Amino acid sequence: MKLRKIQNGVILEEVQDFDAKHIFECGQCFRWERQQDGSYTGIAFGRVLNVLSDTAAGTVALKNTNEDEFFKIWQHYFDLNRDYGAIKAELAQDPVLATAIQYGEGIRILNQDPWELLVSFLMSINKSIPLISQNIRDLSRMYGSPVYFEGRQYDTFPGPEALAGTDLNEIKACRAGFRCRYIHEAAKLVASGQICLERIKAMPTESAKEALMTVIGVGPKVADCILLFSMQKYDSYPVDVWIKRVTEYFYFDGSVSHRDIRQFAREKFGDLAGFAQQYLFYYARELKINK
DNA sequence: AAACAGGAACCAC
DNA sequence: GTGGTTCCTGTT
Repeated sequence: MKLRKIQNGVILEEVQDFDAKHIFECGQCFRWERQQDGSYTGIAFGRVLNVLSDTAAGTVALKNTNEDEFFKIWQHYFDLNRDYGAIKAELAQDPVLATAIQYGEGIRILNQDPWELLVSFLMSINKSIPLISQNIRDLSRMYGSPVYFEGRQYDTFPGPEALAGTDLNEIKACRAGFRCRYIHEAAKLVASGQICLERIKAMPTESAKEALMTVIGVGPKVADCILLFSMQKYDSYPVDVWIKRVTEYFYFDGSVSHRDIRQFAREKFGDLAGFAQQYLFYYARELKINK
């Protein structure tokens, strides 16, 4: 990979395995919006960024940033030091994954902020992606700080103190219903230090998962998402309705329990289960697999 | 306009 | 430990 500076941004050249659409639409994040020109604008770690990838040319243009910030934040955020070619080659030994990878070949697993993901996936319970995005936008507008880019206001994700210090009934204005209580409780746990997400991140997958599930509202699926998308636990395999359907469709003859699906993934994909999950999720949604 | 979409808690058994 | 019901908001 090469980096070239431009006015208010950088251009990455000779980039492998990077497609903004695949990255931002494989279910791992909620704060990136597609623009007219096919680029995506979003906010992470307090910064607004615009991303335009050209897979044929092997370039990625990052706007509203600079070289320093790229090396400090975005290089790790986009997981640019990982060889996705090797991961795909390994997974493609399985014929189903080989096809799924053709659909989402430019997927990368983002390194997101654990606190933001804890709240985002509490927000996601029993809800579909557009609604989750809307609720997170509202919550950030209410409790985050404004950042402006190209005449538009974006809002940073609120810290635990901001949410812990407010009244539960106020949080309910973001229309997240019963999830507001979970979010408020989580904020109090993290703000008070009773839960330390960095310490959980340092644990092995299984104990980290148990620790996360002590938080009210965090079940197996939400925990797996936090582990995979913000704690680099790539052996996690979050099972939502899409993953349940696609796994049953290709690997089982009919309906099986969540427990059996997770066990299957562990045995079949091992340490790469999380990557497999992302390719399969994207594939399932492209195919619109139902029931 | 009734049906449906989407995970976890909670309570039986 | 499994199965059924409820929670809440929005879309089709």
